Amino acid sequence: MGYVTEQLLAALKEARVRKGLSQRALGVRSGVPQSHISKIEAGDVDLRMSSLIALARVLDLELFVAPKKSATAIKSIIDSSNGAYNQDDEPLPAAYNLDGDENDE
Amino acid sequence: MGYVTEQLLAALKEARVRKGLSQRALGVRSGVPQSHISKIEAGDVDLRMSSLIALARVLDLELFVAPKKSATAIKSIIDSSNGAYNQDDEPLPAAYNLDGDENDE
DNA sequence: GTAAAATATATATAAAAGCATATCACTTGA
DNA sequence: TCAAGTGATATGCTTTTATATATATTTTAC
Repeated sequence: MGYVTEQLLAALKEARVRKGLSQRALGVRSGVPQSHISKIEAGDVDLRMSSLIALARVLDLELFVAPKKSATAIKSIIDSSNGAYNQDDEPLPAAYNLDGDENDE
Repeated sequence: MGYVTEQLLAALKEARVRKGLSQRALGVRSGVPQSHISKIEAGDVDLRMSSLIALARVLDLELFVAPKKSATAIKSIIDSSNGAYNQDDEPLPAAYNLDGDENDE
């Protein structure tokens, strides 16, 4: 299923849980049916961009494509943003790098 | 088709062209058939994660999910990385933010 | 133990991915 | 100037699979 994808799914699920949303609640807000979210989180589906974007939006996540060379800088930003706990008291969403250094596909 | 997705597709295509790859060449290297790349770039397909990742890898792009709050910092990194021309003389890949500020889906 | 909430499974349908082939854009040579 | 050849992108059709709806199962709170 690929390392990259696994990281992504973990990020989505963690963000959902952090926000205290059930699959159903997330489903309602995002328009993605709960049953599908279940499959997505279980990793038995290769989800489409539109699904990913719909979920990310509700979870206050954004998607980026960036040159590999800027990867470490970006990671460090994400890490610091995720550091322990953040400025404004809201539960912080997870963020992970979806790198391809490992094997995928 | 959604602003987010359009940005992404533009980034993919620009990166391919910058690298001087034909759809076929990219197809061979990524494992995604040329016919499908054609459809993807034309925007008449809602591609799956695995396809996106396969293409991005060949194009020296990486995929990130990050909290919205770190978006501007990340964008600035990407921008500077893309500034005019880059350090090592290789043609620089494009990078875009896939933000959700606009409407999508 | 039961009700309610949350997640998972079954089945049907729509759409992406794959393969073959067609079309288009340029050359170049007769 | 136009036919043939070549490289590139697009289109048609089939297969595979994500997605949607409905329902079942599992988990949690009382």
